[in-house]
Amino acid sequence: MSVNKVILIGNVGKDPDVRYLENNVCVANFTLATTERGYTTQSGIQIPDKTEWHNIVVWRGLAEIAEKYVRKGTQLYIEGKIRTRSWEDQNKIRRYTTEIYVDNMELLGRRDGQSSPSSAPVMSQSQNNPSPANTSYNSPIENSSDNDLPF
Amino acid sequence: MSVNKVILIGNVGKDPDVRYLENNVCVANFTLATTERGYTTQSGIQIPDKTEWHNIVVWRGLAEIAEKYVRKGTQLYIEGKIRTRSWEDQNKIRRYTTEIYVDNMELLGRRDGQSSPSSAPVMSQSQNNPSPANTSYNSPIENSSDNDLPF
Amino acid sequence: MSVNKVILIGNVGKDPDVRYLENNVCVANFTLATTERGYTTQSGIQIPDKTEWHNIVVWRGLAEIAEKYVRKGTQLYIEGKIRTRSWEDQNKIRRYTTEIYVDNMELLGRRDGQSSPSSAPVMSQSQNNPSPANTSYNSPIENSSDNDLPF
Amino acid sequence: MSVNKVILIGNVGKDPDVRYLENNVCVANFTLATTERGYTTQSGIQIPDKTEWHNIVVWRGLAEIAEKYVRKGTQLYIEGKIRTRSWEDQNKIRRYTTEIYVDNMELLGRRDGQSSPSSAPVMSQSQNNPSPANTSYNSPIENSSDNDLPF
DNA sequence: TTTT
DNA sequence: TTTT
Repeated sequence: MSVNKVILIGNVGKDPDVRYLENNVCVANFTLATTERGYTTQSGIQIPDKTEWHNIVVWRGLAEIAEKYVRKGTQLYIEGKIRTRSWEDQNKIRRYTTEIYVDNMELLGRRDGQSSPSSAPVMSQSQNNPSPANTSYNSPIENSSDNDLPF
Repeated sequence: MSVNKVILIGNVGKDPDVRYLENNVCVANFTLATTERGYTTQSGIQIPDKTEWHNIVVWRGLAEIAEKYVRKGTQLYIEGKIRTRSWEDQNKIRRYTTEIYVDNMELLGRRDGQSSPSSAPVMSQSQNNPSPANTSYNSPIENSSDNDLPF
Repeated sequence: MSVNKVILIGNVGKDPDVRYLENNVCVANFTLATTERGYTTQSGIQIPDKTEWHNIVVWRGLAEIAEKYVRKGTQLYIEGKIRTRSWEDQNKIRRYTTEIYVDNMELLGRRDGQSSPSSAPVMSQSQNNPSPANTSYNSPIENSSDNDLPF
Repeated sequence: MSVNKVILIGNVGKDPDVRYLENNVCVANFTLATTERGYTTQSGIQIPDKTEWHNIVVWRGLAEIAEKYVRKGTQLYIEGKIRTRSWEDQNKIRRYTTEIYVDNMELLGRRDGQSSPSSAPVMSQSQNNPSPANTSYNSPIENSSDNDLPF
């Protein structure tokens, strides 16, 4: 009985930060910029462009695609949901971070003659199964202590 | 060359906080809850419902509709954009708040026999003109010092 | 590398037409009305309301929810994709029908004191797995000859 | 109390067909292809790619941008609404055509070194004012007899 | 054919 | 803080 949907098209701000959790699940984090075009009001006031930076979180198969093909500057379509998580800073003050959890992602503007996905086909993937699709459990080293994981 | 779009359906958490700025422009703030249904994983783990609270900001004509018809509990459709603004807390630490600026809003589930909009028709409105549609400039008292206004 | 997404909120025009295929997969068809509010132009011309009728197609679990809870008049949120299929009419002329294939559906405006879902909880479901989730194969009678099925 | 929203990302099928109506309002028509990636079912059946062709209709300022920058093959983001209009064919049979009326459009994948918009900045425009924004009335020749125009 |  |  509710809907929480975000649709973004923008450019990636930095190469994704990719991690593999102990259960071998892949997570990628990066920022995405969307820019609202400025304009001039009727009274002649110049409103400048305004860039919004979004914190993007990608899981599993889509994170592996991000690892392979997403780089600083890549133009992306992203569909996901808003999630705000809270944490305590060093002053014991509760702080909040809003992130976009990606359900679907598309690399845009890819043409032949460009870097990667044209040769290695980038399957667009959806991320809508709540139960883990990835079932290989190893990867012992990275003792992940993330406590904001959905399971 | 970019898109920043949010679509929400949820329930309003409290009666809107409505203000009229010095130029008589109306702004309404309230929270909206979207709840992701819990489920049970294949391995039998219970994932509970998860409620997300969104900070909603509505301007002008839509804010006046919010003032009239939106109450704690109202089910709403909201279309808007994500905006994160920063401010300094009392410890001079930069903090961030993410809000949804509404472009379009629809009251849902209204039927006859219910409170308001059936008698007074609620026109759904869009909010897409960057220049002020509201031209009456008075309302001298409220010396608004908001500095996160778009003009 | 492409997106085909439809988001509708409207009212159902007639009780769903529900069928179970030979493999026991459920399909529901119904129409949904969205109404664009009329207005008056600056030059004083009255533009009337305009109702658009959408042909909705729902599969599997969501179709079973439609069978249980969707009726003429129900207010629905629908997320899906546009699909146009062609067929030959009696004059051997190729004709086209555009339908919305539903991926996600939410019943809106449900409150206590109303008909059904409050007592029998309506789980909102997504429909994003391409391979059949429904595995019971019986239902021998209805010799479905649909050739526009996705498998 | 209703929503009719379409979001498409795809490639243009042919150069736009652009017309200027008698009141100098510009209209552009073209087709846009979205392709759903094929897959292999668990039982080993190959489901091929499936391309959907959408009939796109663009008005006014956005139509002029389409005239300047949209060509066969251009990758576009489109936001709009579904509209089905009916007409009578030569056999006096009522036929239906479903079109997407564009509210917002973005040219994707534009990079330096490519044709046009990088040098001449393409302002993305919205098309949400119901009353005509274009007020120059001339263009006497094209005696348009379209009767599906919104005014 | 729905709804407000 | 909402709702089912």
